Amino acid sequence: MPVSKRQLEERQVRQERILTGALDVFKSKGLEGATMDEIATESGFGKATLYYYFHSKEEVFAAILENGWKDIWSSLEPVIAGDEGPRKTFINVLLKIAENAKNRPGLFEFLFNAPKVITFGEQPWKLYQNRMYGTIQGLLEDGIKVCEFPNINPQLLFKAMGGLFMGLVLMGDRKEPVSEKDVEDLLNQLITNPMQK
Amino acid sequence: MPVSKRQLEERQVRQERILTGALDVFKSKGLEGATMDEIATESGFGKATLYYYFHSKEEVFAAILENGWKDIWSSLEPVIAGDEGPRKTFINVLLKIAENAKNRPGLFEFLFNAPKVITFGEQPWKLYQNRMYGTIQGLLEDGIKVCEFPNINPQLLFKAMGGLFMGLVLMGDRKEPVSEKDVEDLLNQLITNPMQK
DNA sequence: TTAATTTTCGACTCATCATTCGAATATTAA
DNA sequence: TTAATATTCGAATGATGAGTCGAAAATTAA
Repeated sequence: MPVSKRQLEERQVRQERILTGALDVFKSKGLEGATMDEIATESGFGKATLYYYFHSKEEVFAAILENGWKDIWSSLEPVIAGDEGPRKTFINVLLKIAENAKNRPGLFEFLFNAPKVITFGEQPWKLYQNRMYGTIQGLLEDGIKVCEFPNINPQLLFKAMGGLFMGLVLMGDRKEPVSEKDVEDLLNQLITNPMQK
Repeated sequence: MPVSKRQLEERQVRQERILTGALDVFKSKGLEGATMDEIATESGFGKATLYYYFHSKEEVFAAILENGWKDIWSSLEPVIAGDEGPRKTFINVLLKIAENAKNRPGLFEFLFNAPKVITFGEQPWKLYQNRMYGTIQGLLEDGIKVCEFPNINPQLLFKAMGGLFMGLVLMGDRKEPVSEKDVEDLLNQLITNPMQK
């Protein structure tokens, strides 16, 4: 009998404490500026202890990404399940993502910027990321088909919407975060339904 | 008489050769993965020679950014000068930026991603960057005022358009770069003039 | 209580760079 | 041609930071 359930849970908690500390360091020092020493200090452990819980610095990165994407995807599932037609669902999905971004802005920024900078062999978070992108792409395709969106190449619309959304929640000096109402209004104004009027 | 004009020009050429090499290394190795040794090899000089032309690695980064932003701004000036009304000018500005992106994709990506990762004390390129952003912001404000754009908070519209554009030219697997026609069509579809119909 | 097992950590190793040195080579000016 | 100046570079230097070690402390099990 190697370990009790409580022991496993406590390990989990410690791992998450480390990940939280790591994310804080990334926020202040940037991805490459972050050192294991700082992460150790920030999370309240000795450096060697970090290596007791994670094999490498990369594994710490990967764990943050995987947890983050998994959480986002989980929060999206009910929205997608409550099937209200492509356009409405699409907007609800974006609003849900915006909610995620609002609650944990540091994490959100990390999720979307980190992969550009560092590339690992294993990318377990891609599973969830791809599910999300695939779903959104599907919504757009369906929406175009039933004329709830402008009749544009879906790939293009996907890129455009993706970028637009990133711009709203990530860009700028973050002085005044975008409100959900803003997002909703903007989407409704921009994605004018070409068949409706 | 310290140096002749030709000497100065040759220095300039060598500096640019170094910057080109540096950009190539950034493209393949990422910003932090790039070493001065590699930049030296890539650009065909000995490492120490790099330090004859630039004081530090940071200065190399900064020079790329400054030259790049300056070039973009220069290419924009005639478009802005040929004053055709906010909406048309805005679209032309985006098209011109897209043209820049198409001609030198590596540089373009660097210009927009690098600043997020590394922060220096001096940021001379911000001058040109701010001019560009300021101009675009102004176009949007004017365009909204004369009802050539949807009546949305200009800050918000700016963020949205900025993100949208980034999405179009930077995001994705870059398999099929977005054509100018695509950009134009998309903008015209999305930024529906609310007063016109 | 005692022996295993788990967890913790400061100090060390080792590799990787940015940056500097000092000497060599090339160019210019007289 | 010769002295000054400009350019080049390979080989040190030194700092930084990821990952390791071996021993201690804490916890659990018998």
